Amino acid sequence: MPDTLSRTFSALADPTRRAILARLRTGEATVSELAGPFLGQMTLPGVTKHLKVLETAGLVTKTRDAQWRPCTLNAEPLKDAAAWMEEYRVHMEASLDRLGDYLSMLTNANSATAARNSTNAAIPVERTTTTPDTTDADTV
Amino acid sequence: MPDTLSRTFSALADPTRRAILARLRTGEATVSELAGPFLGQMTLPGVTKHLKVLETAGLVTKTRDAQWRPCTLNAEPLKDAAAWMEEYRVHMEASLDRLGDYLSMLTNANSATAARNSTNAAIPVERTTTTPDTTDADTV
DNA sequence: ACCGTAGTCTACCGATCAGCTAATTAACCC
DNA sequence: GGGTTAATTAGCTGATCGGTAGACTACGGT
Repeated sequence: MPDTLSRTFSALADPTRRAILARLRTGEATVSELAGPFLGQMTLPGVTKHLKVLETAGLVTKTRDAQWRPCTLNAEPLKDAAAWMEEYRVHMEASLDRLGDYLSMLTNANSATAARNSTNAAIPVERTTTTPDTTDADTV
Repeated sequence: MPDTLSRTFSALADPTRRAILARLRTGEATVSELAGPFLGQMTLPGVTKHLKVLETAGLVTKTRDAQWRPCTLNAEPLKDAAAWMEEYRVHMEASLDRLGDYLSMLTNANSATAARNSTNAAIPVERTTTTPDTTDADTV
């Protein structure tokens, strides 16, 4: 997985790891301190693994202090993730507006059906006209 | 994976799926229209699979129109993800401030070392005092 | 020098994931 | 009915993931 954004989202796609981040939000902590709340359900090497995932995602920085490995939160990668989401802000707000939703659904459905029907008719319009256009590669 | 937030993040942790969402941002599209840009690198069933992931994550809604399956974007689940991230906003802004970072790193390190040393000393303070506290279960 | 504590490393296991091919369903058109 | 297009399903791979147990490293205290 060479892609930073993918690594970030993937690291966040686990409740244990999110809990670890939440704990680090309250300040630095060692591995065993982080592991504490989970030791009933998980072993220490398990937590170490999760930490490594967070580390290679750049979300956690592990330093050393004698036999301890104090971990700190690094929210830097979250910025990219937040920036990505920002593009969908309009749609998030729209998804609350039920009436507007319904109306735009109707009009979209009609125009889309019309477009398809005309394509199926005599004129051999290439579908590619409707296809990739604004797909902005680096905000994907 | 019973957890909604995990499913959302996990669905976003793939560039192909993010590209599909980006395309849907510009309006409704059928499966083949969505598959178009990827057919050089991936087969149609592959795209169908990705769509199902997005669908079960609630990010895409598939309707039917004769033999076509028009898909629409549903940003609703992104709201929860955005809300989760919002908690880290402070840390994102802080991670830009290099000087403040360095200073707080120093002070945190010192106080943390002190705390550990005092724990290792005579008084058998239980670590649990420092542990789960504010870990707010449903914002994790 | 020895013991305890903190943490990591190395397999190993079962489950899930991403991708493919090939076959199948469902609808339309002639 | 027969052919075409749209899309899904089934079944198979190989890779990755989450987790474990057990051996190992590194450091501090006595």
